[in-house]
Formats: sequence, structure tokens, C-alpha cells
Amino acid sequence: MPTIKDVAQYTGLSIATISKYLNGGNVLESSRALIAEAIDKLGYKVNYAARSLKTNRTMMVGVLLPSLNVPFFSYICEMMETRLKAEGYSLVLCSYYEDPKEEIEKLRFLTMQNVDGIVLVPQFIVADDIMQIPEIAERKTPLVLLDRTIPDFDGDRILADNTSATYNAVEQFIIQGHKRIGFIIGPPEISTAYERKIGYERVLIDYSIPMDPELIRVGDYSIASGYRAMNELLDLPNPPTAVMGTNYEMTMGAVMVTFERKLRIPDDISFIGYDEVQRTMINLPITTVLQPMADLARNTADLLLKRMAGDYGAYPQVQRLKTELVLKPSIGKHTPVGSAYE
Amino acid sequence: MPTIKDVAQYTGLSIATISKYLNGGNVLESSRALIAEAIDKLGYKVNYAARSLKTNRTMMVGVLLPSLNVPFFSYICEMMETRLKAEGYSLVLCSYYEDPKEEIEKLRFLTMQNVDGIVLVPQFIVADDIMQIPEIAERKTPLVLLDRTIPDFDGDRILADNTSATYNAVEQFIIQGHKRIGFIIGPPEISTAYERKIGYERVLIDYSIPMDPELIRVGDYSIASGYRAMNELLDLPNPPTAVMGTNYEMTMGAVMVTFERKLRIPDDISFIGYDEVQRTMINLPITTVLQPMADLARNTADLLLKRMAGDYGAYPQVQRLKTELVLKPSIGKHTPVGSAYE
DNA sequence: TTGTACGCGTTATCAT
DNA sequence: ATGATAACGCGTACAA
Repeated sequence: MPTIKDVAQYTGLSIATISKYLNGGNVLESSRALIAEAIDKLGYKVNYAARSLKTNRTMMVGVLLPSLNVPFFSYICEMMETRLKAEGYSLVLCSYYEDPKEEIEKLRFLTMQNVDGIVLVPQFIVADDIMQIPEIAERKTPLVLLDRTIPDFDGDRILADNTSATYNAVEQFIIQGHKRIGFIIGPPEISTAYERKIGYERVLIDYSIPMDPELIRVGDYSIASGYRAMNELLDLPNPPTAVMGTNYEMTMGAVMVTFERKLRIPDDISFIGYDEVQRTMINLPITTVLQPMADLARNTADLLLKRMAGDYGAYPQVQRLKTELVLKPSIGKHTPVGSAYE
Repeated sequence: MPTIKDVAQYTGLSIATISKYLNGGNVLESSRALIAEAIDKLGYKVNYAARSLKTNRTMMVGVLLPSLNVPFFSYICEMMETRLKAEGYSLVLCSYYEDPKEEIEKLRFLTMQNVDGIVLVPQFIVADDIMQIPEIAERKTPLVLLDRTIPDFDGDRILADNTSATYNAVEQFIIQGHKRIGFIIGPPEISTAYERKIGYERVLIDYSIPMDPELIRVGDYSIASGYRAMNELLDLPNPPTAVMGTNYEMTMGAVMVTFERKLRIPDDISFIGYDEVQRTMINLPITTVLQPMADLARNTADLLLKRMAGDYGAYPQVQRLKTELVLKPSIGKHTPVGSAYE
């Protein structure tokens, strides 16, 4: 492998000049051409290890996810990668397989690898454990939480406005007269699930609709759990007239049930889903909460870039990005039993 | 950041001894304890950049995929990661977004990053372009193709036996009397799609069943294309009595259509799918081709590890891993129109 | 604008 | 078993 020395020798210039050329310094136009030719001829490539040794930067960003098999995350990853690569960073993607031990272990691993920054979608980890990692506590390795937050953590995080998302969605059901509204949520330890549940509870309270615990089914954000939850809801003695799924996978599971049972949406049951159901799947005419995935990705990348540049202004930064309710004809009017209209 | 020097100073030993300790050399038990204590007290961590500079290894493996949003790939990635991490390697995951330019560009990028090895799931790239990358041509950076192959490439590749997979699957239809068999394939430029099509053609020939080009629908491995293809097949003047989808996404799209049209499987139509439909989705009683994902991942990782260890025995190595046909009651008996049994 | 020379933290060779 | 020391390839004062 040719080194900067070889290029210097070939051109008759010094390594300092070559280095300047490589890093965008002032070099005579004639020298530039000469160097470019040498680099091409020799097939010279910078040695990133050597550069890192000097600069203390690896140009690597660690991304730690609960799982790679979740479209929501992989979408965001791809978008972050695009943004970060434009700035010269590449991604070290890690999954902790929704395993608490792996989560903290891999977080430590990433800091050991001297990545320049870390994006974490947390699940089980506690704030104390994070802050016990010296590089993170000393802000040597900037960390940004994405999508989810955890208790007592007061670092940067980029989140969606989950509570408003479900509030506004369920409100649509209510406006159409629904009172028995099924709600399929994820594990309450995960902040997104917890917050989405809050939205549901608040809107019921605001509209003075009695809360029936039976109507809230807890899944684990998987397709199978959404499938199971939907079946449970429909098998209730007094089943809901409307149901909301609160993530992509559980929505898919629930929709599958409606197909299987040959239920027409919205004639037989009203439904609201979550995430890009209509884009990734076929064109299902189902109202969904659209999360600002692009913004989540971009803002996370931008904030991390800022921190990696040493700018700790407005720390800790907490962003709540707005979701969008994409309306489709999946919400039917519900005429109360025993009403004058019956 | 404390360095090896600090540890040496703290312990009164020389840096050479510390280095030996770190790399598993012979060190007195008393010294070991002393060093361990120093490392703990000082919070010393090895500087990987410096180590790389000396060893010429980064302990990074590059993985380049068409997309991260494909369960088949992300599963395999997670499994490879587990295997490689056990050997001390971490993964630099990249997606080329199914973009030809990005594919070659990112492959170059990974070699520039001095990853120790690369796993590539190719799509558009041509063998010549790969071999024009010096590090790869000179076997400095081992490369293993995964899942797909490309023309004229004679390097290592780990593949599934796609042709047998579809041959055996479609054969099941034929055994049950089906003659009009719909087949939803991916882009023929992708080797897996091409090979799966071959299996279909061969089995028809072997059983002397006339080939109707109308029954072969080309999708792009996406859910939407499977959905479209299935609708096209069913709208044919003389529609198939059995249909096979040849990847996970297209299978899902096709199954959606059967739900929408309220077609019962296998009463109204027989169906065979692909990939872990029954595991990731709900428990659909559909016969599927199960790809050896775990083996693909493990063998790819193992082969790459071998190459990275400098062992180029049995090069190039081409593995064809067997798929499994998981039978479920989704294939009905077809009684030919106009037969004695009608 | 260009060159000299040093140091980044580690591994490895060769003594001791 | 341990130590002194020379690389590894690059960036950067500082000098010219």
C-alpha cells in the first residue's frame, strides 16, 4: 500500500504538502495536478487508522437499535445514513435483539470502538447505566436518544409527539359517535407505548367517555401480538365498534384479522392504524398516524453532527416532532344503540 | 484518555509488558494483578486506531445490502453480526438503496475504510467493476457474495438452491392435479429470481405441462408488486388454479389479495409462499419455501472469517444451501375440467 | 507556498 | 518474564 511518503517521493514534494492537498490547504495549482497524478498512478489511499490516531476521530457513528427487523427503524437508519455520509461519517449499525444485557453491553462496546457519536433507541437501559460510561458522561462521545426516552435521562432526544398522535386519532372515532374504542398498545415500559396510551386516556376523559380496561390490549409491538389483541377485542361480549393499532406491526396483525373475519372497514368496524401502512403495504384505505420519520432521522443526525462538532448549545435538547393523521375512509359513523335514530 | 504508557508508569512495568498482557502473552501472575488494577483505576482503554495502524486490521466487516427494509436481509445480518462479534468483529452496515451507482460507490467506500472483509448482496454490479477494485482483486479485502450471484464472477458465494426450491414447490401443485399454475417472480436480472423461474420452467417441462407466459408475472420483490401480480393473475380470462409467490414481500401482497377477494385457500385457490411467512406474520396455514437463513448467515460469516485469516483454500467456494418446503393445507386437489370425474 | 521534524498509541523485535 | 526501541502513516507546528 502506497503511503503519503510515496506520493511525496513521486512528486518531489514533501509529505506536508501532500497532507495539505488532501485536507484542502493551499497548494499551488501546478503541484495539485502533479499530486493528483501521483495519487492516481500509485493508487494511493489515505490510511484512516493513522489519521484517526492523529485526529482522535474515527468518522464513525454508532447506531444501536432494539432490532433491525423493524421497518420503522430501518427506514430511519437509511435516512440517517444518507445525511451522515454526506458529512463523511459512516454507520456502525448494531442491534441488541431487545435484550437488556446486550443493550448496555453494546453501548459500551460502541464507545470502546471510539465512534464519534451514538444514536440509541433505548428500551430497557436505565439512565444511571448510561451515565456511568465515562465517554458519554464527559460528553466525549455525544449520545442522542431517538424515538424513545427513558426516565431520569436528561440528555438529547428526538421524539415524536405520541400523545397528541393518539389523542387526535381517537378523537376522530369519538366525533363519529364511537364510544367503545379498542386500543392496542405496546409494552408500557417503552415510552412511545406509554405516551400513546396517555393520549387515549386523555381524549376519553375530555369527552367524558367511560374507560373500559377491557378495551385496552397490551401487545409487544409485534405482528403476532396485534393479531392476538384484535381477536381478543372482537371476541369480547361487548366488542368495540372502533379499534386503533399503535404501531406498524400490530396494525398489520389487526388488519389481518379483519380480513380473516371478512369484516368490512368501516361498515363492520372502524379502524385507525399507525405508520406507513399504506405505503409499504398495498393501498389499504385505512386512516393512519404518519410519524415524521424523515424529520426524526434528519434532526437526529443534525443534532448529533452539532454535538460532534463540539457545540453543546441548548443542551439537553428535547424535540417533539408532530405526527400527521392521514385520513382515509376507515372511520364509520356510529349510531348509539337506543338512540332516537335507531 | 490514559494510554498504555500511563498503565506502565502506574505499575512500574514497561509498555511492552502491558502490551503483552493485553494481547495474552506471558506475564507474571503478580504483574497481571497489578496491571489489571491499574487499568481499572485509570480507566484505560485500548486505542483501536493505534492498534490498527500497527496491525493493519480494523476488526470491521462491511455488509452491503440492496436495502435494510427487507426482513430476509435484516435477519441474516443479525445472525452474521452475532457470529462475527464473537470473533471480535463489528459490522459496518450499508444499504445501496437498490441504486446501481450507490452499489459500486459504497463497495469502493468500504474498501477505502479498510474493513477487513466484505459481504455483498449484489444486484446491478458487474464482475468487472468489482475486480477493478485493487484491494479485492489482490485479495487484500476478502469478499463473499451472499444470496445472489452475478455473471462472470468467480469469487466466493453462499447461495440458496433456488431452482430446486421452486421446482419442488410447484411439483406439489402438479401432483395435486393443477395445470394452470401462476408464478410471481422477481426481476430476472437478480439471480435468485432467474433461478426460481428456471425451477418453474423445468418442472412444467418434466411433467409435460404446457407453459402459458400469461401465468408468469414479473414483480420487483415488493409487497405492492405481489399484490398487483396476484390481481392480474386472478383477472385473467382463464385464471390459474394455483399460485406461487417467490419471496416474502410478494407473497404477502398476494395473500392480501386473497383476503380482499374473500378467496378461501385452498378451496378457491391453492397457494405456496416463500420465506418465513408463518413465523413473522400470524400463523397463516400456507405452504412455504423456507430458506436456510441461519445457514446462509453462518456459512457466509465462517467463510469470510476463514478468508480474513488468510486461508484461501478451496477458492472460489460456491455453496448451494438447501431450502425446505414446509407443508400446510394450502394446496387443494384439482380435478380437471372435462375429466371423467367431473 | 513548501519543508522539517515530532508525536499520536500501539505492536513487535531483540535484547536482557 | 521484562524492557528498550523502532516502526506503522498521518497531521501539524514551526521554520524557511
